[in-house]
Amino acid sequence: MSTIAKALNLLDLFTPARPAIGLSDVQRLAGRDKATVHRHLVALSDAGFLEQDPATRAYRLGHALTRLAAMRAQTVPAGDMVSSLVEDISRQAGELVHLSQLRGFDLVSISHAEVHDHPVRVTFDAAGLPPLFNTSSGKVILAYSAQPFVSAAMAEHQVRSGAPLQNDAVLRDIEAVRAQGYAATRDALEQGVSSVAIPVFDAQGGVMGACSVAYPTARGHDPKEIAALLIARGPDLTARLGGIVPTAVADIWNERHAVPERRQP
Amino acid sequence: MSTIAKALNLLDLFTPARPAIGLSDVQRLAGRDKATVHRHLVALSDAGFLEQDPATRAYRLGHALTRLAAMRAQTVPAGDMVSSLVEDISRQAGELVHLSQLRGFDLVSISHAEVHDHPVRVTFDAAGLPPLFNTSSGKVILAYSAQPFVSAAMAEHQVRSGAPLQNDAVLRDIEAVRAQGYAATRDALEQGVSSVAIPVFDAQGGVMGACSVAYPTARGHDPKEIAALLIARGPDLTARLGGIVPTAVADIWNERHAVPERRQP
DNA sequence: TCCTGTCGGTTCGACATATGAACCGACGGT
DNA sequence: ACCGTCGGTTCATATGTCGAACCGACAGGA
Repeated sequence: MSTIAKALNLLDLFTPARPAIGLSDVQRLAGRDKATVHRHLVALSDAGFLEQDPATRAYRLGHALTRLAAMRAQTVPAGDMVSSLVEDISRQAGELVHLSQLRGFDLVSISHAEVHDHPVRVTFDAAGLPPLFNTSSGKVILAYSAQPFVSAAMAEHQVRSGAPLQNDAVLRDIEAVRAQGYAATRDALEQGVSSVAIPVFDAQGGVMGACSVAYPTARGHDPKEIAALLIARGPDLTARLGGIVPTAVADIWNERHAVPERRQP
Repeated sequence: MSTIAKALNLLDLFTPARPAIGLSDVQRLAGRDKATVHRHLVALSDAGFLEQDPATRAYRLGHALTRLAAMRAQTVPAGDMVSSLVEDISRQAGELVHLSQLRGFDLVSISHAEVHDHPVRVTFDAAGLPPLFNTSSGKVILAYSAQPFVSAAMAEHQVRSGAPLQNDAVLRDIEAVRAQGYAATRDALEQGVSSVAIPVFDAQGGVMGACSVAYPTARGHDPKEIAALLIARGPDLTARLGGIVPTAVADIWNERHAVPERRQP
């Protein structure tokens, strides 16, 4: 392992729960010699990747990260930031995966991945804007949106489609979605097509978009398994777009879909 | 220079104008041996600080930066991110410096630095919310805000203060501010107090707040010199808060306040 | 088709650089 | 005064880095 890797791995010790770490703690957590760790910390600090809290002398993430991340956000297309993850999910699920962002009352596509090894599959139409209702992506976005936005979206939908919505049913529906951390539909927008979606969050912890798996209902997937697949990648998806998963959602994702721990005998 | 510093310095080669760089270009720009540069690039890529464009094989900033910057934004108070810069400016100017953020129609304080070596100076009152009008911070924020916001802010101000605004004068004023890249007031909000302010921008390039220097008018500072001080730190201030200076503003700052280049004889 | 230049990437001996046990003074608790 | 721990430093050692040379692939140009 190169010196560079050793130093950069130190940055991974910093988590939301442990945002500042002293020299001795870093040494323990990294399992390396204190002198080495110290030199690495100094080098990282000199480059602006870490800084020392003037009061406690503890190290925390530095301002260079902010600058470089802003540059990346500016220059790298959003699709490229998540395409590898979207492709991973698609490969695991063996179905169409689609990540879209909320823009006004519409969903615009950021990235998608198709599969080629099934004769029957759902195909992706990049031109069409999927609606906010009757899709798993839309439901999951509404579920994590503020109430006024939901009302406005319902009004807008009625104006556009002419068809009235069962307001109560919709509200109960998204309430259930919020409680389970993902949304699933079966033959909703199109006969014979099912889908499962999880939310993606922005830097303020607000819902920004959704990542969905769509598959022919006839394939007989268990929506829970598809959801587990998505949820396993959920934190990473949000992180790569510069967002933060709200702790409430993170808790639901962990407790409901984690690999069960072995109980004490 | 440590290996770590050498590797991390490679990241500074990436700029908005040059977002992706091939191995040979990195080698030339860094002035190092190709093998060394290559190992460093690989190490940085392994840690997620760089990634390779699958098509061109060129390196660009990686997803780990996004993740770590989001963590820093979440855990480090906004004030800490800029306090050292604000203190630098205060030391250079020898006056009160104040960085505030727009929240609705109010300015809330993020960070400030006072000086202690003048018997007469402007003091900072952390409790009071400075208004959007009749302050340099407010003017510079309005100057870079969208027109509907300016109208709404003017309406709100009239409701709050009861005093009518000279709408035309205000609009001409902020137009001038936009043209010169900073705002200056003299005996505006308080008799005997002058101030100069520059805007601070968010990740989308929209104005997010302002950084101002306030001083007793009697000190006889040249507002242009104070502005030059602020403008020199402007890009860094915005960068540390995760923002992007719009190119239009960056151009004004460069052309109007840069050290003049020597003409060809 | 061959020649040439450049691309990204690799090899290996020489050697510069990172390593870690031991140590330092400061601090806080007892 | 003692003890444990803190952040940080020293120096002989050996490990990982360095860089000239090299590789195959590719793109023009003649």
